[in-house]
Amino acid sequence: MLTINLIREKKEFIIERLKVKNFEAGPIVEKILTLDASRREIQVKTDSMQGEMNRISKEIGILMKDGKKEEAEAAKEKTYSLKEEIKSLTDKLMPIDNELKSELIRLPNLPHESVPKGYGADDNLKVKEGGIIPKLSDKALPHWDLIKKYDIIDFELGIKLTGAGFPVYLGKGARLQRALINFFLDEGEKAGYREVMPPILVNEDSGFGTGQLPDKEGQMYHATLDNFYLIPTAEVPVTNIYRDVILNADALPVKNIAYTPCFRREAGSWGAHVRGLNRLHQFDKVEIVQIAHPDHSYKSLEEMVSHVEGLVSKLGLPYRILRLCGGDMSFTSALTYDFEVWSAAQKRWLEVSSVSNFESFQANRLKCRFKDKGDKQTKLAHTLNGSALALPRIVAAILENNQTDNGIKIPPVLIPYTGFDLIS
RNA sequence: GGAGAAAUGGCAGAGCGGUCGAAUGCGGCGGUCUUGAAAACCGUUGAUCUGUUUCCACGGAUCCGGGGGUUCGAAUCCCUCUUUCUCCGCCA
Repeated sequence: MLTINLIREKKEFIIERLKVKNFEAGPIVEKILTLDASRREIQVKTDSMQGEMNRISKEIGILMKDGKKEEAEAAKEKTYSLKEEIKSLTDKLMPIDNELKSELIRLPNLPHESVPKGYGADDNLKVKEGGIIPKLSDKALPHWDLIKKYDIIDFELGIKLTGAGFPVYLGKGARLQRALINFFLDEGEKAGYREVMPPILVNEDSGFGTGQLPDKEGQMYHATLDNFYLIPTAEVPVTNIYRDVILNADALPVKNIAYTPCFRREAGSWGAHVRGLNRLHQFDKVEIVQIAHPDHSYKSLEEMVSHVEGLVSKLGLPYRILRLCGGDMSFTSALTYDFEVWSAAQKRWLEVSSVSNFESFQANRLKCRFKDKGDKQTKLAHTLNGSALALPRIVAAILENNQTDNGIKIPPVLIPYTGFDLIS
């Protein structure tokens, strides 16, 4: 959510910037400014009336104490009409306030100046490419065949237990999951992240804080009896740790890492390219989250990008880094880098990580603020997050890229974690 | 699940219808003292909205778990929700 101050001060700038995201902000901005103006007008009136009311009430108190009953009664008379006026004004204010809020959350975050214009995936800017694309034999299988061949992931069984998109990992398949999770967490810890193990069900406030609610309501599993939501990413609970929190500037950047299962309904997104591990309802992910000082948040972003790059390159996977164009970015992001790894048997790039700086957009909703030393004023912090990494597509790429006639070779960095070097 | 008690500033904790944004202590910050530190002493110390103002600053409103109500006036009374604690029960 953009701050109302920014909208007041830089209306034209906002409209201009949001064009990069192909978003026509003009009408919403105008509506917001109108609502804000009337809100303030009413607010100022009620404030002064309320002040008058308080003054009279105090007088009454003193009169009562002095035993001047009649004068007190006379003063009371004066309050009745005031009280009614205040009430009618506050009744007017409520709907305006609510409408203002709902308009405010319709505006997407401003894209960073380095964000390329564009409409979709084709317009993303390739920033970097690394690793070597393997040459597989003609007999090479896509991962959905490999998992059957080696009996390491069972989709049919998941359908029996739950439904489509809930795979069951078996034997070395399960162990590979655990190895990847531990590898990612250990690497994160080495990079200065604190490990967090949060709840994987969250309440409505948390869903709102990171922006899943109200707009993406249908994308989350909802435990209606208790009104809890299954998290679509660890970003939700971990970032919400800092909801309504005022940090000291010297505590920044705050760096947390968390492994959680993630749950996504993926309503409406089934179609091509969703076979096997490419898209699931439940999957594992290690997420990194930073709360940063606005002056240094882009340094944090670069640091996160190079951390993720380290992970994919240590796993020996061919990868590329994209800077997303305005049209392909999320609603909340100011700048996003996507990581894709090459899936050799599918012969296509798979997105495995998305690293973003949200600047103060999320923080404004969360009320996540900080205070500079010696400064009286609180300011909004910047929030960032990134996958480091999401497992299924990494597993898909490892299986496909590393297949040999003898079996699937485990990347050397993972062997201490798996305890085996070959799936056969 | 049953019965009872409670929720106040960064923390502890008073206040239980009138001048209370809230005593006091601790902590934090600034200062005096000291070669330096500690101790002692003095001062200072929340958030949000908003008005005047270039800034500094000054003024008003709101906030004592959330929401609602009573009252001229609510931290204080009533209703409701949430959470915590104690005892009993149940389960691990």
